[in-house]
Amino acid sequence: MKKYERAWLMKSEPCCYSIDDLMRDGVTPWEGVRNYQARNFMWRDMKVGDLVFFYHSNEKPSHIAGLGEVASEPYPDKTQFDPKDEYFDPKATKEKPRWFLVDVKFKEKFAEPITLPQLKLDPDFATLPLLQKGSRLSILPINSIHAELLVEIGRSV
DNA sequence: GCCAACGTTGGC
DNA sequence: GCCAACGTTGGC
Repeated sequence: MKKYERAWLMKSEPCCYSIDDLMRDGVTPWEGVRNYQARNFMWRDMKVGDLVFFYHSNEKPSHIAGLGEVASEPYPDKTQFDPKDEYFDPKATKEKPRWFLVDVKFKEKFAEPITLPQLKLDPDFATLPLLQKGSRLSILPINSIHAELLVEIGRSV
């Protein structure tokens, strides 16, 4: 059996929610995803226990900061129902929620983050979805080969 | 701060 | 259902 059958990369801006926040909280609902493709990954494809790479975007440089894991079945994102919330969606109702999320649990923080330029230099990651042109999706799948390599690199320092 | 690449919205 | 206009993401 493969070590990491399904793995995911989840982006967050450290200003808003960083891996240190996750380390402090232990578990967090991954709120605020308002993109259907990203939602579908959480809704249909993620399974409890899947490995999560925690990515800090808009950093200098951006980097993979550590690991988490999927910690719940999908359920409706409560922020879509709250008119005062920045993620409020007037078209969503409790009977017909639009946005689903999963909980993410903290696993570990890398001593040295894996940076974006570093990944670009490594031919092993040429096909990594994160590095493809125009890849703006906030949740991306990571195949088992890449997952194993990334864990190795992250822990090797 | 700029801007390319996307995604979404809404008029028709 | 098309497509222009607009908004957002995220690297640089």
